[in-house]
Amino acid sequence: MAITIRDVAKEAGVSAATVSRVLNNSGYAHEDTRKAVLDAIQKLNYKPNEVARSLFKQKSKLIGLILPDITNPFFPALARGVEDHLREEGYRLIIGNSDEQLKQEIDYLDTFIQHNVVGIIASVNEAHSDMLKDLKIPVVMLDRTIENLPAVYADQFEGGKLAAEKILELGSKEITIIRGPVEVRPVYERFVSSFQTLRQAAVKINVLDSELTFQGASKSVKMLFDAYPNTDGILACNDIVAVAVMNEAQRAGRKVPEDVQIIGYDDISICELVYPGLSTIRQPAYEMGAKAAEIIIKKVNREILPYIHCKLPVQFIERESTRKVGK
Amino acid sequence: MAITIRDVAKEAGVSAATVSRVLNNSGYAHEDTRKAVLDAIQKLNYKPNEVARSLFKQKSKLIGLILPDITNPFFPALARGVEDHLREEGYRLIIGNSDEQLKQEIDYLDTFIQHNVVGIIASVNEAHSDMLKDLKIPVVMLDRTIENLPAVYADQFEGGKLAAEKILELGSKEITIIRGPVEVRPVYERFVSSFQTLRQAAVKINVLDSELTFQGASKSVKMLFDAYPNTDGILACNDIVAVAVMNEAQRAGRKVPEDVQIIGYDDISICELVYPGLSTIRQPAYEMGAKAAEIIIKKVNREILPYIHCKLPVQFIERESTRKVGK
DNA sequence: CCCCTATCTGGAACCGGTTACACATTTAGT
DNA sequence: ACTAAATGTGTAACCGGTTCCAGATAGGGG
Repeated sequence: MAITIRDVAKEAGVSAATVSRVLNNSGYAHEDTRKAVLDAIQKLNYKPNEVARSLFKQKSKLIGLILPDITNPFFPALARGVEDHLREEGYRLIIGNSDEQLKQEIDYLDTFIQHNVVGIIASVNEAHSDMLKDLKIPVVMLDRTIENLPAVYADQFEGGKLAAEKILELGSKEITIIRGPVEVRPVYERFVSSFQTLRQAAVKINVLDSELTFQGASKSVKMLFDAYPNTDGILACNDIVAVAVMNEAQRAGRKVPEDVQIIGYDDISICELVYPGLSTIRQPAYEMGAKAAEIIIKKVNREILPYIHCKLPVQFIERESTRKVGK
Repeated sequence: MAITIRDVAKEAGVSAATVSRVLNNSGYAHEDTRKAVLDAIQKLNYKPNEVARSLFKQKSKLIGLILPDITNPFFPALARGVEDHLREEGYRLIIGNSDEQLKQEIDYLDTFIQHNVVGIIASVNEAHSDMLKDLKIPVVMLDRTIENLPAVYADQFEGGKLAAEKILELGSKEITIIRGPVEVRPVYERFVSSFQTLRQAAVKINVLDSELTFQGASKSVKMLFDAYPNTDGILACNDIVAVAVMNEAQRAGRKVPEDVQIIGYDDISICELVYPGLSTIRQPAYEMGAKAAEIIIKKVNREILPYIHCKLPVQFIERESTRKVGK
C-alpha cells in the first residue's frame, strides 16, 4: 500500500540496502547515488516505516508516560514539559492515566514494553516499585521517587517548610493544615515538613484531611470553619484544595487575607485567576517534565549520568491570599 | 533478549505457527496442544511483541490523538474520555499537542502514520483540513469539524443561544460578549449565536476580544469595566476568561451577580470551586472524548456507520455568578 | 604497473510475529 | 471397509526496514 524502501530503491535504480544507508548516513554512498536516492525519496514522498525499523533495531522512537490523572491540573504541565522536549529529539509519547491503581499501571507498562518503547517516565507510588525494578529499559520517575531509580521532583521538604514559615511570618496564630492522602508521597512530605516547622512555633495547629481532586476538595472543606472557628491561617495540600478553602471562607463570611490567610501548593494556572489571587508554593512542573525527558533521552543514548536524583527548587509565590510581607 | 514466540514454541514442543494460532484463536488447535501452549506462555510470562504483529498485519493497536494544548483545562477531559474508552478495547494512545500550528499537526500526523496507527482523533482547525483528507486510515474530528469527516462536537449554536437567553432572562441590559479568537471555529460559532440572539432583544451589546489562555485572559479583561462601565452582564468565550472577568469585577468593586452577571463556557472543573460559583454552558467533554473513541474503534473494525456527525447537547449550569431564575 | 586500501554497492539474513499451504491424522457417513 | 470431510500441525514466505559480508571498482604509493 504505502511506499516502501524497495519502491524508492527501484525508482533510484539502486538496492534497498543503499537507500537505507543514505537514509541513516551509515556506511558509504557515492555522492551521485545519494542524490538519486534523495530525489526518489522526495519524488515518492517516502516516509520510512517506524514499525519495521523498530522491529529490527529492537528499539523505537517511543517513550511511555504513566501519570495518575491528566485531569488534575498539575499533570498536564508535566506532560507538556515531557512532550515538548521529547518532540525536539524525534521521540513520541504513549500516555496512560493510572488513577494511582497498580493494576492500570502494570497494564500500561506491559503494553508499553510490547510496543518497544525505549524508555518509561512514570509518576507512580513507591509501593508499586516492584514493577519498575528490573526493566531492561531506562525509567525516570517524575514527581514521585523510588529508591535506586533516577527521579525528577520538587523539593517537598523545602516547600512544606517555606509555606509554614511564610504563614508564621505573616502573623497567623492558629493554623490549619489540610493534609492530602498520606499514600501520595510528595503530598505527605510537604505535610510533615509544614507540621514540623509549625510545631517549633507557638501556634495552635489543626489537621484536616482531604482528597486532592475537585470533587473531594469541596466536600472535605465544607466543615472547616465550623470545626476550627478561630483558624486564621491555612496551608492546603494543593491549589485545588486551597481554592475550595477560599471559596468556603468567603461563603462563611471571612475575609481573605484579613481574617484568614491561605497558601496553596503547586502554582497551577488558576492561582492567578481567582480572586483574591492565591499565594502558593510553586513547583516547576513544566521544567520537571522537560528535565525528565532530557534524562530519559540521555539514558536511551547510554550516556553515563553522574547523578540519579534531580531535586528542583520550589518558591513562594506571593499573591493576595496572604498579607503583604512587612505589613 | 525478551521471550519470543519461538521460545514458547520450544517450551511447549510445538511450532511457532501453532502458538500463534492458540494466541489468536484462529485455525485449529487440539485441546491438549492448546493447554501445553497456554502453560508455556504462563511459565515464561510471554507477551507477544506488538511491533512484529503490527508490521505483518499492517495495523497496530495504536490511535493518534492531536489536541491543541493539554494545558488548557478543557482538553484533558477530552483526552481522558478518549483514553478510558480506548483502553477497554486494548488500544493505546499516542498524543501530540499542536498549539494550533499546522506544522506541528503535520509533524505528528506523519509520525503517527509511520507508527502504523489505525486511526486518528484530531482537534484541528478546518483551515488545516487538507492534511487529513486522503488518509487511508479513519479519522474522527473532536470538538472541531471538517467537511466530510466524522466529527464529535458540542452544539455551539445552541450553547451561544442558551447563554444569551439566560442572561437576558435574568435581566441584564447592557451585555458584553467576550469573543475569543475568530479562527477557532467552535468559539466563533458560540459568539455568533450569542450575538444574534442578543440582537433580537432591546439591549446594548459590547464586544471585547480575548485569548483563551490563562496568560491572555487577564490581560484582555483588564480594561473591561473602564471601557464599558455600565455593563451588567457578561458572556465569556470560555470559563478561564469568565474567571478572569470575575476576578476583575471584584477588583473593580462590582458585586457578582448583583451588579454584573457572568456566564462562562465549557464547565471545566474550577467553575464550582471559585467564589462565587461560575454559571456556565456545559460541554460534555469527557463524553465527547469517549464518543470519538467509540466511533474510531467502529471505523477501525470496518463497521459501516450511518451518521458522520455527532452533535452532543450542551446545558446551562446555574451557579452563583448569575441571579436566581425567577427572582 | 602492481598491490593495497578505501570507497561503493547488492544479496541475503534477520527482527518476531502471522498465515497460506501442504501433509498427516481423525472422524463421520454409507 | 472405504472415501470424504474435518481437524491438527509444521514449513516457509512475508511484513519493511537494517546490517553483515562479499565482491567490484577506484585511487594512491612505491
